[in-house]
Parts: sequence; C-alpha cells; structure tokens
Amino acid sequence: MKNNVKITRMKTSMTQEQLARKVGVTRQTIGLIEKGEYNPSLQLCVAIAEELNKTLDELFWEVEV
Amino acid sequence: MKNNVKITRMKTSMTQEQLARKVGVTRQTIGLIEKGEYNPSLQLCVAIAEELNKTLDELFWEVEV
DNA sequence: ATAGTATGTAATATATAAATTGCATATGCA
DNA sequence: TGCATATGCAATTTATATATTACATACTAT
Repeated sequence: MKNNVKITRMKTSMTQEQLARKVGVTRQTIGLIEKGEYNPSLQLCVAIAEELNKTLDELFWEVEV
Repeated sequence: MKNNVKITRMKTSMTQEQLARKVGVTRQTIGLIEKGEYNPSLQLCVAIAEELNKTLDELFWEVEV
C-alpha cells in the first residue's frame, strides 16, 4: 500500500512519534505504513489525513510507484 | 464509518453479492461496511472505489450524516 | 402457494492490523 | 567524547477485520 504519508509528514517537520501520538497509534505503526508494508484501517487513514491536512485521495489514491 | 458505498452501489444496479465477489470479500462484509459498522482496510476501500468508479474521497471522505 | 433473489443479522473461527518490548544505527549537540 | 532524538526492524501478544455458516424477512415471478 504505497502512499504519500512519509513525504507529507516530513514536509510538516513532524516526527513519526508525534504523528503517531496525534492519531493514537504507536511509532512502529506509522513507520510500517510509511514503508508501504501495512494495510491500515480506514479510520486510521482518515485520522492521518486530517492530522496532515490532506484528504484520503491525496495520501492514498493512485500513488505512483 | 459512515460512507457512500450503498447509495453508489445501488446506482450501478449492482447487488451486494456482485460487489463482494468483484472485490474479493463476502456479502456480509459489504453489508456491514454499508451499514457503517465496520472499519474496513485501506486495500478493501480502494478495491471498492475502483469497482464503483469512484475515488476514496467520494466514498469515504467527509460523508455527511 | 412456492421458488428464487436480495438483504439483515448473529455466532464462531481465522487472518492480520496494531501494540508492546527490545535492540540496533545514525545524527546532532553539549 | 558521551547523551538525546529519530528511525528501522524483529519477536511476541492482543484486538479486530473478515470468513464461514446459518437462519430470518421481503419481494418478485411463476
């Protein structure tokens, strides 16, 4: 599940740990999602999008490899 | 997790069973997602969106109650 | 009436997302 | 040099999405 979470988070100068706390998961979960090796739940995707001021599509839709 | 899956599926005259087969889950899973009682995985959301010719945002983003 | 289709729902089982813990490396700073 | 921060990664545990099976109702057509 390739996505734009990592690049978007880094643009905001937020750490994995900070994003994780904001959306209520652990740092490891954010790390694995950014790596594209996880298939996160819709709720978590929405929480991450809201925290990064993006929409679902911007982070998770048709992300080019 | 309120969403627009049910209304969109019905517009296409597709049954829950047909959509379920196309995206590789069971009828019950589609039923629960439409009911808003499930927190589906991102992969499944993407599969449903593609099958219904919609984007993630159109089906799952800021859906009014 | 009655058979088929579409849907709702519930109980239990299974697969996997996510948590937890721990250890590693790289980097920046005192 | 040594300490704190940020990240990667792996093993095990826990929570939950999804499958399976089953039974129910409503509707349509025969």
